[in-house]
Amino acid sequence: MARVSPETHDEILAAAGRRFALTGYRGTSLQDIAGEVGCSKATVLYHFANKEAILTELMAPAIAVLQALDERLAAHRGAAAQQVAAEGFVDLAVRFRREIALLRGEFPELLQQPSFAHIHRISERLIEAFAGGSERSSARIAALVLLAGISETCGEFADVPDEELRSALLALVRRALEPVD
Amino acid sequence: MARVSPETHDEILAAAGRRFALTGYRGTSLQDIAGEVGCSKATVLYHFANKEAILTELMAPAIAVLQALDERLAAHRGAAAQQVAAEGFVDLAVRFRREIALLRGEFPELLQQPSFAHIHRISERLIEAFAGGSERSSARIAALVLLAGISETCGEFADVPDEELRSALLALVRRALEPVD
DNA sequence: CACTGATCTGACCGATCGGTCAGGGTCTGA
DNA sequence: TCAGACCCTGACCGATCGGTCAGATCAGTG
Repeated sequence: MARVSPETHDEILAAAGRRFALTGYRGTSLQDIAGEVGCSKATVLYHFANKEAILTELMAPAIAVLQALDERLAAHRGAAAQQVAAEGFVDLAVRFRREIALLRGEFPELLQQPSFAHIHRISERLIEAFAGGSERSSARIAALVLLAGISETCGEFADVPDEELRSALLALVRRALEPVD
Repeated sequence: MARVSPETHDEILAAAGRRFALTGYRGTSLQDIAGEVGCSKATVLYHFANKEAILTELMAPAIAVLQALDERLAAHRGAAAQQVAAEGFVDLAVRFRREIALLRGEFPELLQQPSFAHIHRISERLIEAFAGGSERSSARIAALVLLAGISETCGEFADVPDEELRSALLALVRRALEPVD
């Protein structure tokens, strides 16, 4: 064999993205990925330190945007924060709906892992912003349902045009969130 | 040892419920359950045909209520169906939020399994009812986000009183769903 | 030519999984 | 007393997982 192609790294990444999207992170084995690329499992682990490193690299762009949103969010309060969070999160979900779909149902476990630890703090801030800073349980419930619902489903809408999905989600969020006092 | 207790069946079921709620269905091994009960893994498999049978028995009450809702739903259309679905699903989510939490992130795989196949059809009808029978993509998007969001999060609100959670979710759903033309 | 470093692989490892099985203890009723 | 039903277990199985490693192959370089 000996393919000697420096693009193998990217091929593996693309194949992993496809497989993860189909069967989830845990549901995809290194052998699956290797099979899709047409190389051996050992080759996959030659290009990536371990399985998690593949996921980390795949999610990097989305996480960068999420962190940028978090920083913008830190500068706002109340109704302003709610609006920034709504627009920012919907935009994120639409743009990276394929990447987010990879994680469907694996958020709880993955968020425990050290390399995703900071995501937990960011999601806390998102919830608070969605809730309009309110301590009322009904506000927090609405915030959590919307954030989780969008995260879990946005991958389903691969064939909906970006702009159509964005406006539908934004309209939904604006109807659904409790107005800030 | 030889505990010779006919209640072992129920002990296993309770222990499995606790473990599944903590670490999910796939994330819980038969050994984990056995360890929590204080018996051997072989004992677990003496009382249950296989791992899936434990889950099936655990979910039976919730599934029965879901099926009843589906039948009620079959008799309604448009706005009436939307209202029946909203009240019925919220009630289901609140009453069985512990059971639903067991499945967090495992809906996709589990729905593929034969013993849960009919759930897929039921969820289709729920989505259609939530969307008010509309074909507009924005209506279906809102329906899916709400259903998935509530399913994924209701387990988080174990310490919120039933009535408070019910009214919060119902208010959210009524705000969020598009009104039927 | 020899050497080097990058790429790739088959064979292998330990761990864990769900599940099977033969057999041993205990209780009950004839 | 004893057969048999019931309950339980340790030992074991095949499969699969993520990951390691020594070595084969190749391109470039001096």
